[in-house]
Amino acid sequence: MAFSKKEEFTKEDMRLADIAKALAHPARIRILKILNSMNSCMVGNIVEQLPLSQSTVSQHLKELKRVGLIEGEIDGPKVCYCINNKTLAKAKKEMDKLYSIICNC
Amino acid sequence: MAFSKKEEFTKEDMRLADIAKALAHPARIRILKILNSMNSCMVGNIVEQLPLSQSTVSQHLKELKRVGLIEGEIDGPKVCYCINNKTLAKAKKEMDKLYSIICNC
DNA sequence: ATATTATATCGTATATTTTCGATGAACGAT
DNA sequence: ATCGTTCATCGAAAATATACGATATAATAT
Repeated sequence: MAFSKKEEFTKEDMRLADIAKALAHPARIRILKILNSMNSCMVGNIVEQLPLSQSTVSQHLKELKRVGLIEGEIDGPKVCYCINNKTLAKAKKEMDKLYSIICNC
Repeated sequence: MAFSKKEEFTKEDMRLADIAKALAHPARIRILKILNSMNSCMVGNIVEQLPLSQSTVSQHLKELKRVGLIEGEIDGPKVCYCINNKTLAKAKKEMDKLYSIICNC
């Protein structure tokens, strides 16, 4: 965004927006679902299941890693990704709090 | 995104990503909080509370309206916005379902 | 040592988002 | 009828996101 004004908001609102941003692409939603459904979680396996190139998938993994929702562990020439349940649980809690603030239901 | 591939994902994943996208900016998080905290919800009141120009705020309102999280009602020369609790509750339910799928917690 | 495999990163093209000021449209008041 | 108020939209600029192929890196296998 042109001369981004994001720093003028609260840390809490920025964190919520950042978590939401990480989820704001169907490929990343799909990746999270795949990671939870499979025992194995090598990049190659993920790429196979997405209609995207390896480099693009790598970028989506990077974005999920950036906010801490997933972690990658190097395993020889491969990298094994998995969901960071702790961060994810925390993210869910933060989102729940938001909904409790904004939703009369 | 260059020649977007989003249509190659499921409707569910795209909807989840779309909801997340609407929340993926601190200004929009803030707007939802403001709308819930105030009885009055004219655009002017919202603009006052954000470090953004009127036209920029109008665009953020448009994005929230696009996914159905808020509604605007014309009231003379003013427009009164409010949260669409039905859509918001549905969005929360969809997000909860996602978390239940991807989170071991 | 070299080749193979797996993944990340770079460079680049295109699309989208964010922002603003200016303008337009709709309404109420004078 | 004109003026001020309120808000949406337009046009433009800059930033960010998405995507790909090519290349780099790192580990294993030969």
